[in-house]
Amino acid sequence: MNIGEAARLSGISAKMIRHYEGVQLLSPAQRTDSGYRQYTENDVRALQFIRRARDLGFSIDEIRDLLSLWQDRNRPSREVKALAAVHLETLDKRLKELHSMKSALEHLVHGCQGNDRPDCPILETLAGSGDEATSEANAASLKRHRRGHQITG
Amino acid sequence: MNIGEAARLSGISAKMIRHYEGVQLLSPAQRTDSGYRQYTENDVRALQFIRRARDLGFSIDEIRDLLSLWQDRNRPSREVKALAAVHLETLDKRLKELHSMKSALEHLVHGCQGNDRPDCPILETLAGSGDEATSEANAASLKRHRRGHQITG
DNA sequence: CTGGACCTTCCCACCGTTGGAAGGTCAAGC
DNA sequence: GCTTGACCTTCCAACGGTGGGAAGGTCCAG
Repeated sequence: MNIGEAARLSGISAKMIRHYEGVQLLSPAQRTDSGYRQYTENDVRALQFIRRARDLGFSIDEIRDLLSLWQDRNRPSREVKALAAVHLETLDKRLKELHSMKSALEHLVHGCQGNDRPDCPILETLAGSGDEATSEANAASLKRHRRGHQITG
Repeated sequence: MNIGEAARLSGISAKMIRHYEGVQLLSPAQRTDSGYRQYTENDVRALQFIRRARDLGFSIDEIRDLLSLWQDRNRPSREVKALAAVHLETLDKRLKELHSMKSALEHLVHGCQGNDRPDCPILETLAGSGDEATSEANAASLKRHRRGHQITG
């Protein structure tokens, strides 16, 4: 089948399938004489595997590892579990960061009257009148800076 | 003061201060004859405002709006609150997505023996033996695809 | 006048995904 | 046959936010 059908069946866009091939997450697909990529049902299964792993938030690199464990019939499940556990901790960290942002902001929003007048604890806090934001959000900030970068989209 | 000191005082790297100027989040800094950027205490206050807003997860665009509300002495706090409330919902969505990923993965990890043998419910689920991942993570996936992109780092 | 700390601009990388341009291929209908 | 439209190809650029580094200029203390 062509890439379009593989995309439909796997839930991964054709763009991304090509990209995954480019970053060697997938081995290069077979080609027709005219250069069209050809996929088998097995290929589609691998693509679905990738999609499900991405749905769980695994990075491309992690998925590479998961795929090779999957292919290895003699893997010890210990290794899979370890990989997943590491990712779980990553998710947990992000979750905590987001949570502290959320509660800090929730607190601010709650304290703001939201009327015609200009006085607003949200702006006041951002402007630093008083103690540096909230201790919770600051902790998240530190983590963020240590990690390099951050949540998008 | 030079950009380095402004960076130290504000907690924003010199790199990012230049970047923020580039994307017009900040008005261009004064320059010395030799071209060095010069910052006042007021500039530093704006930088700190930005840092705190980023700590709460606001995007650059949102911060642009927050800054102009901050500068506007006649703003109705209603507008600030509305902006913050929108961001709060964004945080909440992300939080829910992460949470569903986490619980799905937690479930899988919990079900994996983590021993020398190859059988592993984590891989089995990713491979699609049974029902499509978990309904929770699927919901997250759908949202993600709708949104465009996703959590990094 | 030398050295080192600082500054400047510029371009490149990361991550995952999307968009578009410019062109080739394939199958159906006339 | 030829046209049309859906599909495919490659390549390049963008998003968000941040960091890294090169190549060069400046400033001050010793």
